[in-house]
Amino acid sequence: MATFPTVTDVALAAGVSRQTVSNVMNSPAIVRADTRERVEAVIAQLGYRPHASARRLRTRRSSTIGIRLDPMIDGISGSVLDRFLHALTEQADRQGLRVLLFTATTPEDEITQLQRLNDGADVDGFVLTSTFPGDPRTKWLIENGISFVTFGRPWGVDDLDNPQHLWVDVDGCAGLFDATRAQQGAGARRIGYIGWPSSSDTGDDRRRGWREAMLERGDVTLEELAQLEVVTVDGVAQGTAAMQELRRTAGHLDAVLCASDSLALGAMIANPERVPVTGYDNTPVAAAIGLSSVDQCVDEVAGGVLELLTGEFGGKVHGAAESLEPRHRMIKPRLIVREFAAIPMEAPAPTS
Amino acid sequence: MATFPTVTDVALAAGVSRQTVSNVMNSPAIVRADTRERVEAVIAQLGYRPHASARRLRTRRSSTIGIRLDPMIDGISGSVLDRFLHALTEQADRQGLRVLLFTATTPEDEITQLQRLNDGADVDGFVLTSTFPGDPRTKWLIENGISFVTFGRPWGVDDLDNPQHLWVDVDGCAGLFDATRAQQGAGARRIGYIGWPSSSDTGDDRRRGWREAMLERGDVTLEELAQLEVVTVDGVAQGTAAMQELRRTAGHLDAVLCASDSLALGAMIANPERVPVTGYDNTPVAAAIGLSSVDQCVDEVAGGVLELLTGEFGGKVHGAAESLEPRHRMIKPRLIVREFAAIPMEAPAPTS
DNA sequence: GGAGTTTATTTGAACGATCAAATACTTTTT
DNA sequence: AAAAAGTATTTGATCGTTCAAATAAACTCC
Repeated sequence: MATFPTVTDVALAAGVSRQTVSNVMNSPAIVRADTRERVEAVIAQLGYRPHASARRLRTRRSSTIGIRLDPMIDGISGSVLDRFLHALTEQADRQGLRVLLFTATTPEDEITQLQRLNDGADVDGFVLTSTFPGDPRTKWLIENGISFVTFGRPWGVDDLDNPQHLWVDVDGCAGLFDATRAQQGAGARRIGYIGWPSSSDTGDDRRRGWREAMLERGDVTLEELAQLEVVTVDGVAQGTAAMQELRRTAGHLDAVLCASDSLALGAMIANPERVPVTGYDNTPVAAAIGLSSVDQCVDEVAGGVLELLTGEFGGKVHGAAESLEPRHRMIKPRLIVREFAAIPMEAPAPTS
Repeated sequence: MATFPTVTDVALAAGVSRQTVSNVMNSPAIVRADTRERVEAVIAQLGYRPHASARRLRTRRSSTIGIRLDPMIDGISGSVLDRFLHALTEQADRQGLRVLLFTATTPEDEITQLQRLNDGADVDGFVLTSTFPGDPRTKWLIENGISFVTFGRPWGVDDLDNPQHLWVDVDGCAGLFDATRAQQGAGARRIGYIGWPSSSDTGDDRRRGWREAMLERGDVTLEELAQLEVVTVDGVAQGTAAMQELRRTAGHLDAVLCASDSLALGAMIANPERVPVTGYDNTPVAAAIGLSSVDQCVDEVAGGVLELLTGEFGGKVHGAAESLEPRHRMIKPRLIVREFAAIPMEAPAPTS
């Protein structure tokens, strides 16, 4: 394997100095046009590529962001994080940033990893996913003055506009509000909701969207609303059970909304009347079986994360307290409407 | 943020030279025990971490492997690659290796990215996924003497034992053979197969497993076998259609095997007789709805990839032609048997 | 046209680690 | 006990880049 040309080689060949070559790459504006063109020609001709590690050593920045690859917690909806990861990698690349993965089993273990990557100057900052109330990771990162942005709002904080750290999140409330409105627009009045127990902040947020849209319209009373709701933990089987319960207790249903695609898939299985079911996350499964679903718009989330990480704040809140620039991005999800033509649920053959 | 200690700081504090500190980290064996302990204590006390980029600059190796994050081609089975990625990251970490992501839209684009990462000394080697016959990427990597291992055997090469490059793959043929045998063991004789068109090498491989197991047992004639097979492109709706066709043309069925979980999910939808359906990939969807499925054992694949990348060959075939060490790993997949209790497919209500 | 100002380019040093070669310290051998 | 051999540690140079300061070149202006 041939050895690679260095700045010095380029400089020699172009008849300029190392630094001029460096300037052509990093601040082209300060190099005279004809010099620049000459250098660029040589760069192209020699196939010169800057040595990333040398640059990092000198600039003391790695142009790399670290992100933990979550173990697949929930199977079906796990793909949301994967899509996010993909979007992040792609958009980071456009800005010359790299994405470095790591894994960890516990938050404490993760902090060890964060420290390792940070101390080794492997990364400039982190993206945190799956945050939770009282998350020790955010605390640690803030204390150590390390740049990071979370995908997930800081739960339990009153003033979202003045948070301890930068964040991007998806407005689940608005998503379910829209989903409810869409069904109402199609004539539905009694719209059921299969959601998560209220220990889940994310779940509460989504639930609120449904409730608000229902109450604003006034199609149902508060008591009726309570009957239209079933609470369960996530899962396909749970969705099926919840749907069965809903059909028993709620009476007639015009539509059903679910807090996840897993629940929605389960609900579809116990849905002989073909009541429109809407899921959440817009997973491949929803696409495959023709479920309407609320899409989290991971592209926009990824864009927001990078903006906050590389923008004015540089991934930190500290030291920019007086700025008017918002310190978060609340992404509005998008409802994907599908006809469930794809699921020609057949009748079982008569028992022999 | 406090500035990090360097080797020099540690050396000063421990009363030794830089190089001794370096030796303690990289070749502890050559340092006298008492000196080593003293240095180690100082390292721990100062919280010293080697600067990754500086080390890379000097050693000309990055301890990082690059892998392309595929766009989700097939939604449902996409999770296999994600699980592989997770396993790879985890196992790489144990060996002090990092995983760096990149994206690319076309093979040509990908080659550009490979070159960038290699030239910039960002990575020591690559893991290639989703290889295909005549893949220009493997050709380019071989020509440029770059270390890599593919997840996927080199299709179209006669002698798998003496390949152009290192590879790891899953024995789809064995997987379907086992799945067929399992059904036969449960008394099934007429076992249908929903597979992919024979333009797909992977598909042919899986299909062969089913055929061989069927023919070996001699439960069906060649003509019957042909009737028990339906060919279609991948997808849930396609699986449903294929199942319907199979039920029309094949007559009685004891079981159905599918080339993917997508097809299997589709098949389940048109399966009122509750014929046992087996999928492939063991995706979260299969787990959720209680489908038997062939698991690709991505952990073992990841282990094999790392072995080949860091082992004797160092990710290259060239220059080790006479070695007896095998240059590939063929992973035997594992059949996951499930009862499909989770899918209580209900009858539609009588039409009103 | 020369002093002053701006713009363009070059030079030496540094980032933090490891390599290769040199030196200091131990142990063995005769 | 001195020489030889082996082990442990140190020193100077280097990886490829960019920073900071110095120099050179090009304009401005009266």
